Amino acid sequence: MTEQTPRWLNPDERRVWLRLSALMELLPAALDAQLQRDADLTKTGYLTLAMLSEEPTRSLRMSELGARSNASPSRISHVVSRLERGGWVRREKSPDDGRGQLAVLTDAGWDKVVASAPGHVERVRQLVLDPLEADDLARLDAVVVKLLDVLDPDARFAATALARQV
Amino acid sequence: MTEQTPRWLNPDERRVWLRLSALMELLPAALDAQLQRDADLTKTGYLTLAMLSEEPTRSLRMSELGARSNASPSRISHVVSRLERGGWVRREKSPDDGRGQLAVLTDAGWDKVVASAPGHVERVRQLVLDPLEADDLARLDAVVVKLLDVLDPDARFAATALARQV
DNA sequence: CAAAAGTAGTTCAACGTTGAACTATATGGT
DNA sequence: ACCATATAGTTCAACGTTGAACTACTTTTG
Repeated sequence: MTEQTPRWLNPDERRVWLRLSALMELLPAALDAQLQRDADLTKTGYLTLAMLSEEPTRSLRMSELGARSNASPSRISHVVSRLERGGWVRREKSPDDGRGQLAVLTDAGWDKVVASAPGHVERVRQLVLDPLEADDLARLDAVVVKLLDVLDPDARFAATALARQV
Repeated sequence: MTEQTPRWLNPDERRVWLRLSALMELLPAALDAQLQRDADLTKTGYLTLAMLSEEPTRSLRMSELGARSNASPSRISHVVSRLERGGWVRREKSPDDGRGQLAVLTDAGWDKVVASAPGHVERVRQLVLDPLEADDLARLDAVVVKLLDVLDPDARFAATALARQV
């Protein structure tokens, strides 16, 4: 029999939850602020460029790009449009599938990633990697894997699939 | 001497970081979706009502409310305006400080929290508390405390101050 | 091979957030 | 007391995201 009446949070749970809520608000905001200021890019915009830059072909289907950038179809479409306006990305029809679109990183887009990556990576180090011991990092990773497993049971997002392979 | 050239992420770091990025995208989105659907509230809107409901006076200064809801002054002002429009909160002049405003939870607002809390708490359990062992939770907490310490060194937000007391 | 169902991606309007500029009040130094 | 500075909160316009509705193409099924 599952417990039907909602179980309230005990003080320990409440504390963890409030802290985690704060983290989920503050960490993305801090990273967005850095990228906005230094590169005029959103976190998702940056990640999108980064993901494209790691492909041998420097291109990816919209849906795959969304999966890697943690973005819904609607969102990735907007993000790519914005990047396209900036000249960092262009769209191409997919050769295999008439419905499909390819997002292709332009040369300017490549330069953009190269230019903005160091500053962003440095900020990620400052805020996340450096404050944690190797142990902490491993534990955090294990916890995050468990949470992603529940959040994204069908592994629609690349990070969840990654979690299951490794 | 600090390392000046930007240090790139090694594969382990990259993996943790990509997973954490996905978590920071997916978890807030999942909770926002639940609150939006079931209570027509944002995560911050809910948290704002919840924080007020825990005060003996059912009221809080705008700035303190922002600190507890992880919201900037601008944001908390908008959030309270929206809640005010819904009739869940009203504004009062602060008696002590002519610049100050008090956000006061109305009776309807109280009922609103009471009505929406169980569903939200249940979702938090499903997505965060239940998938983790007690050990995991303690480790996660320790890590989050360290990260908040860096993100919010002056403890402007209540969760960071909480992290330092306990 | 036709009809139905599914998949890929885009567009729309509504909404919430952002950072900057601004108003009003309070505090500290001389 | 006075002026400069700091603090509290709001408003504005610009922007990014959301979910629903929609178009176009593809796959499945009978």
